[in-house]
Amino acid sequence: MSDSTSSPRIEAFKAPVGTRDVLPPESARWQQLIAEFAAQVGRAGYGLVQSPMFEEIGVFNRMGEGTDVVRKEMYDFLDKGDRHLALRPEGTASIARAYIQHRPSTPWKVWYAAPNFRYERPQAGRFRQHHQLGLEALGSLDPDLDVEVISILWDFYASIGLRQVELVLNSMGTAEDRRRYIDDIRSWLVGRIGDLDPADAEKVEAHPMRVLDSKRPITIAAIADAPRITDRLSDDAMIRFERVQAGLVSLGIPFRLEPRLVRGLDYYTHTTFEFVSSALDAAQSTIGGGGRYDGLVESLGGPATPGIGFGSGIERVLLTCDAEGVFEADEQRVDVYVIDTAGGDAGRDLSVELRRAGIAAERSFDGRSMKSQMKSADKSGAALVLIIGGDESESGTVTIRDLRGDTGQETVDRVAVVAVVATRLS
RNA sequence: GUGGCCGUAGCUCAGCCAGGUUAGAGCGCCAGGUUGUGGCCCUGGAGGUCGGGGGUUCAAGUCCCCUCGGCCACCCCA
Repeated sequence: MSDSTSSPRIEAFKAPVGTRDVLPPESARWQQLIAEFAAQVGRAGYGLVQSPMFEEIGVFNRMGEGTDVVRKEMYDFLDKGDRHLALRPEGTASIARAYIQHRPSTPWKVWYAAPNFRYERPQAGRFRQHHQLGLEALGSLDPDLDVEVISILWDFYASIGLRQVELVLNSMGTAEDRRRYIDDIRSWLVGRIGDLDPADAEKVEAHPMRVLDSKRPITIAAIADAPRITDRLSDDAMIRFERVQAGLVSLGIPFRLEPRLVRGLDYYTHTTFEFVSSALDAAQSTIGGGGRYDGLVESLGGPATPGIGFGSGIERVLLTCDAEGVFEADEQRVDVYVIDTAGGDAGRDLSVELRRAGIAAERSFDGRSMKSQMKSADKSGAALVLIIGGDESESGTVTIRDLRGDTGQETVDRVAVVAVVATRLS
């Protein structure tokens, strides 16, 4: 505004829309959350899988040609070799592809903590890059595996302190049951299309099941006595669904049957479930969900292989933790803080020696004053501060000061410091 | 993709409605408070493209338009 001679303004870069940086101290919660999850699934025999963040787009198309995730939310692109690739929008398809490629022995039980990408408008609890903790078990039809998978997620939420979480359960039946039901519900809806909210009426032809979990009051009223999939299950599917429920009851895991639970991915069969938080007043209250996908592996060109798994959004879980006031991050703190006002040689070397001995040690840089370094020491959370001033430097000693108690100070020989500190910390 | 609200120091915000000297506060950061000692307190300091661009005006952080971004909702999902 002042003149036109100033150099051109460079707009500072920002993280892309819908993405964000997770920085300390928030990142410490992420570490803890993932570590807790890893520990729990590890106990149940699940191993970590690291798969690519992008795949050939066909891997993901099997989620359902009609789903929004495939139709309009995929980050797809052509690479320099004209391959049509897509950033992974969800975890299961990648795992299924890896299973087909490597043919591990079954049951193949794996977990992941990885980013997913969907091109959506961000809002509370929704990002273009979000992260999921997930788990998949391939190669077994046993409904007790469904119970295992659901119980793991239930116990995980409990272990991090969440209490206001509800498990919602449904069965889609076999692929055949599902197909038949889709036809049934479509013709039922077509007969009442005028009673539906117009926005839902549009879905009847292509995706009749989506109408079932509509949030629009008009539609909800209109479909109150629509046929339920759980009334249409084949005997086999019904027996399995009952076995799943019995298992959950036996383990003391409460759940609510919701015949209208329709998950957004087309590959689900039999057991489907969601974990919903009542502590979240945001529009996105589902913190985790999953189900069986007995036809997915085959549809990706693999051998007929059943599978079940879940994904749970790290951001949403943490949001829920905030809402419930649980799972606070431990503050990162060191054991000792090294202060050197005598040139820095001793401070430089001692801090490394301490770390080599397994002691967490921090220090200042840039030759700050004693007072400044003491302030930093206090903020670091260190229990002890090791001071090397002029006196200590000359006499080859280090002064150890207790910052948290009233032990006072002691001055010890430089060569003995690490051992003395180790003892005092234990 | 549609709609609502909002963009002023690192953070949280005041100032805008009724345009007018060098744009403020708190917190944070840095440095001091007699030269070797933290937390509390006091003093001082650094730090601002008032999101960006254009327009109206003698004059724009304040008014208008566009644009980008953020938040929230729809849609959909973790």
